[in-house]
Amino acid sequence: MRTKDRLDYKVQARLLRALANETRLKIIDVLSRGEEHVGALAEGMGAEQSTVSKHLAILRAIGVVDDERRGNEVYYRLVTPCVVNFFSCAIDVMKERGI
Amino acid sequence: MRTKDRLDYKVQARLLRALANETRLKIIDVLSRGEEHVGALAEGMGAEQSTVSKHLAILRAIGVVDDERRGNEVYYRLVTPCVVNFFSCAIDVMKERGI
DNA sequence: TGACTTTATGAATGTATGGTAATATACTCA
DNA sequence: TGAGTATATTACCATACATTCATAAAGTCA
Repeated sequence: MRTKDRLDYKVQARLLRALANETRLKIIDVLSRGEEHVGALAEGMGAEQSTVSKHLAILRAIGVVDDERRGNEVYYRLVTPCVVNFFSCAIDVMKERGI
Repeated sequence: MRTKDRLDYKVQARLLRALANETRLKIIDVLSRGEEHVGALAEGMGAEQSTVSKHLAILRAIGVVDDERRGNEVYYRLVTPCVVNFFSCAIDVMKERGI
């Protein structure tokens, strides 16, 4: 691995922390099937609107999702499907581990 | 993705949380180059022995590392190099994002 | 403009996490 | 066995996080 490819552990940990939450993983899973707005996300997963909004802010802050307002609603989408591959990889790790 | 491949978000979040720490990422990086014992890890990264020992316990609990005592020392190693691939994937995500 | 809808934010609270010092445990060797 | 070494565990503190309620902000539409 080239030096340029070596990431600052602090940055890497920050991204992982942003992903390391059950609710945010659900959000990512839903968004992997297409963009959605906050209210629909909240209702779909049985969570408070404010809770979902805050989690979305966290995902947006690290660049995993972006948002677009359309009228009253704000739609969120995954910036890159690569995040999904990321989790497929995680799943492989865990299957191998029998978790 | 088959249903069997869909992971419980709680479990997935637990694994991610276990990885989402600067010190633990450093440990994984060192161990990706070969097994090491606690004292050497602690010294190598300028951390307290008790701190490193605790982080190793966390990594062991989720099955990312295992350990083997040899005399007074306890050697730790990555259970699977797949963890390293996991991070390569994360790095790709982040490079794409410009993080 | 005012009533309404949707999302974001702030305060408060409980819980989890990370780090350290001190101590306990496990082992070696004489 | 006892002294010495390496690691694990405990208790503690400070900080970060997740959630909720209440409210602010942004937009629509009559």
